[in-house]
This record gives sequence, structure tokens and C-alpha cells, in this order.
Amino acid sequence: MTPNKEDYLKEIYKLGGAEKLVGNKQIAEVLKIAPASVTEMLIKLSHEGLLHYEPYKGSCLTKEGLQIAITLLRGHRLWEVFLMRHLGYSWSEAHEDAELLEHITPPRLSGRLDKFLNYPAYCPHGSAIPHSDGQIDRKPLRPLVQLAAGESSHIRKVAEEKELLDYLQSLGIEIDGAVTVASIGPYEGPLMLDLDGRQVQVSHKAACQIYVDER
Amino acid sequence: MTPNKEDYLKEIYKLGGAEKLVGNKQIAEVLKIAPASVTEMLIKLSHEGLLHYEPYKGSCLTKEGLQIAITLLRGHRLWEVFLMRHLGYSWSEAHEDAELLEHITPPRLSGRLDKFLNYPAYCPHGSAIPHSDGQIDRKPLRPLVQLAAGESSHIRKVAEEKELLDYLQSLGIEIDGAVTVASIGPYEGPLMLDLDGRQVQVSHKAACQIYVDER
DNA sequence: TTTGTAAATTAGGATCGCCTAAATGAAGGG
DNA sequence: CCCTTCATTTAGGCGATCCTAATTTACAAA
Repeated sequence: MTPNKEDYLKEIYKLGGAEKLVGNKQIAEVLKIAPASVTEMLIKLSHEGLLHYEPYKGSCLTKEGLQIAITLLRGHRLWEVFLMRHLGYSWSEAHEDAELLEHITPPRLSGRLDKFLNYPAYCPHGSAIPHSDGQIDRKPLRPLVQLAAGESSHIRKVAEEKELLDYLQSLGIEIDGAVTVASIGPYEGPLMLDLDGRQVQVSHKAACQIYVDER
Repeated sequence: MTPNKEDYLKEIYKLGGAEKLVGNKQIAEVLKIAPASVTEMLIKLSHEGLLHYEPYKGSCLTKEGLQIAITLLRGHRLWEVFLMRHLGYSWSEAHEDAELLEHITPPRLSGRLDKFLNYPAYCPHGSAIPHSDGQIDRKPLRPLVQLAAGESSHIRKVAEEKELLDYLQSLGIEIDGAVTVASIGPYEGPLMLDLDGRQVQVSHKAACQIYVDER
């Protein structure tokens, strides 16, 4: 395993490769690599038994590949908790450095870090932290943008993307905070939110990446 | 910079490349790489201005190369403090994982880790932790093996090598602990030590890698 | 001064992970 | 059913880092 191959597996997982076939083009896009190079690597990874590769169709992770992807996610999220809770990192900074740290986090390290952090269930961005056996506690969520005007809920998760994280943190948006959609601008216009009495405007695009409780 | 090149610089530094020329053979040995490959890489690193390479003579670090080596050492030792103090690592485990972590520790991370740890001066094995400006507080030390029978001192540092660390930790040897050389076996025989009243025997070879105050 | 030996370099090759350009396959619209 | 389009694969290459084998250099002992 190299950090490189790990990134392939992780991104395929994030693209849904645990349940369905993922096309090469998508993988090439998120990894910023030429499609031809992706084909090559996928064949290699399938020979290693880490994914099922169906030419011209796509790839999905095997149990082994899934295990590696989840282990990476676990390391990533545990580090995020550490970086924000103890080192004073911001949302986006934590994500950035965790992206590096995840690749050099053997089970011994993630296990002890987990204990040190007192077994956190969620990362600072609201994603569930997989247990050491690979189990993930999923919570049913929907994007904020699906709420109707006047509806209330709680913010449970935000997508991990640098620009978005900086934007949302500057707005003072917080995980588990109460939110009410005051109004929705027409034509994918901005949403006006009520956060504990504070009025905040967020773009439609951002609202697609913010998740709240289902129902 | 790649982890690879970083390792070259770090090992050259540890072999004394900050003060004198280091031969290729030594570098090849510690990195477990063929001498021919070392020649190749040294030429590359010298083109990058990280070291002075004198064919058939050896190499020494430039200011830039030295800076990188010291930054690595700083990250390594800070992580060791964290791993032992907060995650319950042993001497050798801490060294092992710090070896990985050092390569993905940008200044932002080492700076905040340093603060979190309350600016420790020494790593758990007794080596000084370089400051962020590259400054290192050196303390004059000599190997324990140089002490005469009956002499007393304090253990200040041990070499970082897995086997040695496991050996010494199993003996209960501790940094800053008082030590008196009770007797010295002839012909590079073992030394009998008195550690706070406890009698402990260590091999000659180990005593070469344990450092105590000078004079 | 010659020469033996150990260290270092050169030559030639392999593998890995990436690239571009060209060819091929799949899938829906006419 | 054909054909366009777009995803994908194949072919051929490149640079990085390692290797082994053969050659050259440095240095010191005879």
C-alpha cells in the first residue's frame, strides 16, 4: 500500500464505490489524473484484490478495499478531532492536515488516539468516525436546501471542502446548532437562516452541502 | 521534497554531515540502499542546493539542507513527546511512529504541537528538540561506558534504535535518573549499575549508547 | 614507486506512476 | 439500424528511484 493507492480507494469509496460501480472519469476528476492513468491503476488494484474492475463499466471496492478506505477515513476523522480540540485548528486547516496524517496512521496509532480523545463518535465536520472494526454509525440526513421556508432542524454535517469550510466557519455555522429557514431566494438564490436568533445568509450551493436531520 | 529525499538529508545530518564530509558507503548502509543509487541521489540533491557533493570524497549539508534535516528532527521529537506523554507509547514504539509522522509535519503543525506540549526541551530519549528557528540547545555529554568504576552521574540521553530502546526500557533505565557504575566487566564485559539503589547489569555495547553528563 | 584494496562511479536495466495521442466500445437519437 | 458522442482503453513515452555488474579512483602499505 502506498499513499497513492490509498487515495484511489478512498476516493472510490467517497464516490459510492462500496455500493455501486464508479466510472473512471469521476475518479480521474477527483484525483486530478488523466483517465488513462486511472485505467492502469485500477487494473493494478484489481489484481491486488482491492476492487472489482469491469472494463468499460466501472469499479467497486472489494471487502479488503473497503476496509482500507474505511481505515483511512477513521484516521482522518480522529486526527481532525485532535487538531481542532487540542491544537486550535480551524475547520479547513484540520481537514488539510488530516489529509496527510491519515496515510501514516497504523491501527496502533488510531486506536490510542481514539482512546486519548475519549472515543469521539463524530469528526468536527459531523461525519461519523468508523470504529476500529470498520463499523459506521450512520444517521439519516438530508441537505439543508431541501427544507421549506419556515422549517426548522439541526445542522449535523457539512461537506469537507476547503472553500466551503472557510465560508461556513466565517458565518459562524456550527455542528448540532439549531437552524430555521427564514426564507429561500428564488432561482437558486441565497437562503436566509435563523441560527439561535442570529440571521445568516448562505448561498444555494452551500446549502446543498450542509446536512440536517431527516424528517 | 519527498519523504525519500528527506531521509537522505536526515541521515547525512545524523552521520555528521553538518560539520564534515560523509562518505557514500555510510549513507548507503543506514538507508539500506545500493551505493550506486546513493551517488545518483546525491548528485540530484546537490543540484537542488541541499548539499555539497565532492566526487570520491563525500557530502556535507548546505544551510538549506541542514534546515530541512533539523526541521525533520524537530517534528520527530515533538511527536515522540506526544506519543509517550499522551498516548502511552513505549520508547521504541514512539520512535517508530515518529519516524513516519516527521515527514508530514508542516511548520504550522509542529508549531501548534509544540505549544500543546508546552514547549518541551527534550524528547523522551533525551535529545534536544530544535526550536522553530533551527536553534538547538546542546548539552555536553559522554558515553556511560567512559565512566570509571565507582563514578556517578545522571543518564541524559540514549541512542534511538529499536532493539536498544526495548532493552533499556525493560531494564527500567530512565532519562535524568542517577547512575553509579558499580563495576565494569573485563574485556568489554557488562557493567553493573546502581540506579537509585537498584542493581542493573547492562552490556558494554549498550553502555556505549547511553549518555551521561560530562565531567 | 608500485600495487592491492576498498570506495565510488558509470553503464545498463527494471518498475512505478504518470502523461498524450490514437483507437475502440457503449448507448441513445434519428 | 446506423451514427454520433463520449467514456474508456491501448500504445508509446518520460522521469524518478532503485538495482547489478563492471570500471575507475584514492590511498596507503610494501
